[in-house]
Amino acid sequence: MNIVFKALNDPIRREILEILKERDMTAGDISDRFDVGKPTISHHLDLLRQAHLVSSAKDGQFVIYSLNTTVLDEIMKWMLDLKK
Amino acid sequence: MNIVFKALNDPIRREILEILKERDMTAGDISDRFDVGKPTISHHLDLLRQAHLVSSAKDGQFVIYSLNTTVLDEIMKWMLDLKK
DNA sequence: CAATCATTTCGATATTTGTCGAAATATTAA
DNA sequence: TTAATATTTCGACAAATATCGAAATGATTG
Repeated sequence: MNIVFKALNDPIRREILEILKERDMTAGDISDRFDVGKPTISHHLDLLRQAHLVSSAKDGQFVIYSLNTTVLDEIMKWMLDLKK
Repeated sequence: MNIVFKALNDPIRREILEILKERDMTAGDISDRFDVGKPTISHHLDLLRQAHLVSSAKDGQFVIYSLNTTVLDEIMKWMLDLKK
């Protein structure tokens, strides 16, 4: 759970998730949406992948990222329990 | 929303929230539950208060902290939207 | 008032984090 | 095979963060 909160604790990473909600995208396409360098986005994607918030699949020379929201269930469960 | 994710991105702060779920507590009582110094806990409580995840009320020489879960609604809404 | 207790603020330090440009890797195209 | 394209890894650096002990603040008690 630690790593999920860590992954969510960055505006760029959260925006990446919102972008991937619309459609799967290549690393380059994602990077084009932001004003930071490609290595930085690659690093953000790596953190999101470690938290299982995104998954990646190689397609030729491209890497396609897609959103994975199942880990959010655990987080929401934790929050709901706090509210009980 | 940034500051809420930031506040939640620490195991000690999350445990403080869980402890406060049971009952309101003074800063000292909270501090006694952890193996870090009082200044550190004071700092964590400050961050939680900035995020409106806890509120504090002075009672004589004590400061009583209580859980406030309303800001979690916004977070959960964001997560649910991601899952739609 | 002086001493004690609860809490926070201050100043310092070690670690983590976000960012960059350059280089490395891997795939496709000429 | 050479050049071009996509992505990641590397090495470095500045900023943010968690932590500490000491000191300051504020309230209670003797």
